[in-house]
Amino acid sequence: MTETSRGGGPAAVPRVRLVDVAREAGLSKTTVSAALNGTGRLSPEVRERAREAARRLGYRPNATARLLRAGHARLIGYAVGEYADANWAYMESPYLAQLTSATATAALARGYALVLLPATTSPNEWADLPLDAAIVADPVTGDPLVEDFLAAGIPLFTDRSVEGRPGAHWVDVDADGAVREVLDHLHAQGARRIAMVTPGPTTRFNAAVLETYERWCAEHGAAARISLCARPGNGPAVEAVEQALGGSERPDALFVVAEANPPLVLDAARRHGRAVPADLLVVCVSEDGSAVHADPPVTTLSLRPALIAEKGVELLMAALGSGSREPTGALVPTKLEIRRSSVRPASGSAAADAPADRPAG
Amino acid sequence: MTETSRGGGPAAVPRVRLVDVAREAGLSKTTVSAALNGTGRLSPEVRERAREAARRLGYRPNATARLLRAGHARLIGYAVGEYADANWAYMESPYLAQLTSATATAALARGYALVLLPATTSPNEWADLPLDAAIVADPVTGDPLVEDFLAAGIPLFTDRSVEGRPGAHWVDVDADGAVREVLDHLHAQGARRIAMVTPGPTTRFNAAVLETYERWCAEHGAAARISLCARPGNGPAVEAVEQALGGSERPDALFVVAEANPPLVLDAARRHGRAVPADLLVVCVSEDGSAVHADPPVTTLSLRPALIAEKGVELLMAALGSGSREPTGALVPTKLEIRRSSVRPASGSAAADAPADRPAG
DNA sequence: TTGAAAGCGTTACCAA
DNA sequence: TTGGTAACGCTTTCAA
Repeated sequence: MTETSRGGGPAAVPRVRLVDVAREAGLSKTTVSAALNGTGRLSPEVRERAREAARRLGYRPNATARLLRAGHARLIGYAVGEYADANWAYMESPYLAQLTSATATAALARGYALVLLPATTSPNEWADLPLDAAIVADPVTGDPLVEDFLAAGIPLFTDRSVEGRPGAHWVDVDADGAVREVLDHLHAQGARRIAMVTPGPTTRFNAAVLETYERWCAEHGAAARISLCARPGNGPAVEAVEQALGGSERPDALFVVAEANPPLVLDAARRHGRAVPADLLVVCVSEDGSAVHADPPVTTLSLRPALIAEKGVELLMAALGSGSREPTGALVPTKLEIRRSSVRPASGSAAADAPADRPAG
Repeated sequence: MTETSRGGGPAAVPRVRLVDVAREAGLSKTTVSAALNGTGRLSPEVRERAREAARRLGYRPNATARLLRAGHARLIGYAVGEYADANWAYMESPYLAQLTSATATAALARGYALVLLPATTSPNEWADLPLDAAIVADPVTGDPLVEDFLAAGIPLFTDRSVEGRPGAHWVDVDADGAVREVLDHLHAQGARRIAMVTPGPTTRFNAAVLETYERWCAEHGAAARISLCARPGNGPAVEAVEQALGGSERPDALFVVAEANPPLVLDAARRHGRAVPADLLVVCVSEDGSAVHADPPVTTLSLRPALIAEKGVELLMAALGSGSREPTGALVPTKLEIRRSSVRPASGSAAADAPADRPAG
């Protein structure tokens, strides 16, 4: 082992340490540290001398050593529970992709960086990471990762399933209100046979949606028409849409909760000879930007991932700041973006917004 | 300041340290450390005693302290250069989303975790992070982040633009070969007026694609028909597609390099009264899964993000392992997935390839 | 104004 | 088999 490889570390060049700079500058560690950090009361010339030496040697402080002193790493573990089997498949979901970016943005804005963790991480895998907190997006029921973080006493932000547990912070969407808004909207547009395409109760949100849908149907004396798509992805979603359209009693509106590319949903309708919105109304739960550019533009229910992320990080920061393990939580609203796909055109002529007062025959 | 808040840290409960466990177990730090790590030669009973004490106290080792000893954090900074202005917009791009997940997977498989960095990070923002290496996906020309990492001597994986620089490792796509494969395929299918929709030379890849396209056109005595879409996103891409289709001399094939949702491209063609593939062939550079489910399925050129990630991480690991700053690099192939949208149906036999405009059953 | 020394919590070496 | 002691590289008292 030569001089170029010391400490068994991977650095080919032995790294320049604070002492090296001090020696070079003819000063002490303390003085150089103060000079570089802009702390302490140093004469300008000494400060400059220290800086110059550091520059000359290409000194970069050892981040780990600083963290050890500081007592925190400003690092937050980030994992997505859903699709735990297909570890990173969630990046394909516009919702999860946006939630991830928004979370990263919100955390960064407060000086924290996100560490990407696979959903299947076991405690000893992240135990070596200096995490100040953790985030589990869309946890599955009884999510092991959630339990691990909670057990480890690491402040956690996830969904409402952790409500009330010490160190846990949740943000959830008002699924009930959202579903009612969608169904009421479709009903107002004349829909009487609203079918739902859903992955089933995979997440809290999906479970709540399903429940509210069934309740709403009961309240309105309508039959619940549910098409399940067992697996995530556009393929299964499109199949489920086709199944919903293919039934003997044709639905006059589709509420697609399973994440599907909106233009593909329209394609499926077209293949079944259904004109959207003339004889089929469509609403998708989606953050997919292509909804706007689809033909016709597709009405979407946005879960507002940016809002969720912002609120959650805020709660986490408050807890981190106070050191309190008091659980907190918040419910955030969704946003229904009404576009042409769910607005029944006035029969005969133009006026797009007129609600039909009777079901289309 | 009370006992419950020591060291100025955010922990409400003073954390249990190794000494605390040692005291509780009536052993020394060393012994407890060995017991918990499974190292050294300890009597089973002592080992159990230490473990029991640790469990009782809820001891969790301090990750930062371990890292300081270990000399590395097994953390890799990850940023995307393109869309540097819209910091996390890249998550919306299937290519970048897949590249990101694949990179995370490849790194994790080797015990490294990814830290999400915004493209606009300045050195002093990541200087506090104990990064062993960095990855900049799709860097812009003269990317500041790339320069910063290189200057800091942090091993870097990015594209070929860094070729030959110490500590830099690149993986790039064979853009020239890929473009020729696409154009030759379209030509073989009878296309003679192939238009290209591109964001322009925003990245190395896009620049190379443009150059090869122009050269190929020259070689084949064809006019280069280029539609630029200045901004990323489906909206601008669709506009550029429409512009390409709207020209006086109608193209008979479209090579869409700008990332657009394939079904949306087909929609645009339909609006212009063009039947795909009967009188317009379409190939998209895309990782969007909806291409498979589009009607007709769309031929795509896959840049194989998973392969790029795997290869790049491999190079990075080799460098990290050897401690060498010797630059390395690799060119990886693309994959043309030929689907109906780019296969000219044999005239006369309509059955197989005619787009279904009526439901099947 | 500058510097020596004491930590931060862990692991590794070597002596007992 | 166990435990004292010395690092890891930095920041921060506190004394000179």
